[in-house]
Amino acid sequence: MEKIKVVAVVGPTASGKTSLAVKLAKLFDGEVISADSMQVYKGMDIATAKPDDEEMSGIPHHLISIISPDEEFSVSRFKELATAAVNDIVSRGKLPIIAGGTGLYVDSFLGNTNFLENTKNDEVRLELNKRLENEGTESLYNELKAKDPSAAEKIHPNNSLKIIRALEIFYSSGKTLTCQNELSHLEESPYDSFIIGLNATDREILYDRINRRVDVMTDNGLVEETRMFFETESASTACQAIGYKEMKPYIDGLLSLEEAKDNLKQATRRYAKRQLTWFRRNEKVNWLNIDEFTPETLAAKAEEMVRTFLGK
RNA sequence: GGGUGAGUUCCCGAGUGGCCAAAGGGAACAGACUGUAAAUCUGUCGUCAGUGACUUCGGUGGUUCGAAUCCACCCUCACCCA
Repeated sequence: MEKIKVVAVVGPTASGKTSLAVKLAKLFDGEVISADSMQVYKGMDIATAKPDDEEMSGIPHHLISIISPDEEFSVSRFKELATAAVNDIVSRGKLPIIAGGTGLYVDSFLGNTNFLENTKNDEVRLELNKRLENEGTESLYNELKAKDPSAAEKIHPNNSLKIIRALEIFYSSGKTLTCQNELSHLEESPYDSFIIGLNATDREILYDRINRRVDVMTDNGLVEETRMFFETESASTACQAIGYKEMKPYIDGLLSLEEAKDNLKQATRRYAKRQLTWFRRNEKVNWLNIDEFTPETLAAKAEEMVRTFLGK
């Protein structure tokens, strides 16, 4: 069976993924699918630097602002929605272009990771979290060693989040994480992907862009958006978004605006670094250094690469 | 002008004679990552050489077998009195 051709633009935050994806979409009659764990949420526009109408310039964008911040979101749900979006785009004869910085989402989609049913169970997780508090991490880790030794070997004894997830899988589905991992890649991916990665020759160049972006965010009303976000407090995944938790101390009068902004910049820089760590290990990524191009020549270079990939 | 307190490795900050290249935290750098992933976690972190050596704890000098730790003077900062 012929594989579906998909282009992906990945890289750290503030590297210009959106802009490049839109240009490619225009050149190749494509549509953009955002692979971003926070842009899926409605209302969180400034903090997550969602593209505005001008940036999208008429190109349809999928999986942005699709759920409420009090809803949970996850990789498996992303994979489902992205699959539907790609099928839809392809059925209309257009080119799907994935653009995003959430490495796990991109990889799970392109690699066609199959997530088992019934491995998520809030009650089980709640119970495990209680036990974590009462018994400590080591006790749960030992339990995991007994139930799923091979998973325990790969998870660090301090990583309580992952220990709990592995146990959650076991207690809610009866299968081990190891087993789920084995079953997750039985089917070959239906996608033939071409991945462009954006980076900079010097980390400082990227960090400068991040710093400036935060300044723009605050000018655009990040503080107000933060206020609104905390008015409807929830404990969902949306709370993890970088931006609100850093601005909160300013709103509460604990830090000056400058201090809060500095914290936000730093958190964003660290995030960008983690993103790079993720994407750098993927040998399929074709890296382009943004500082070696102008926006125009970058797009031209990417166009050339995609053209070769598509065989046009 | 007088008094008190403080100056520690990129930053914060412990250390008050040997167990100190110096706790802890942060930053930075490197890494892991299968349903919370903008999350979570790990490693390195004075210099050089692969068991060791060398240079550090405001400055200079001193006491001592031995000092970041004690003494003297000096410099800087903070607060208080004037």
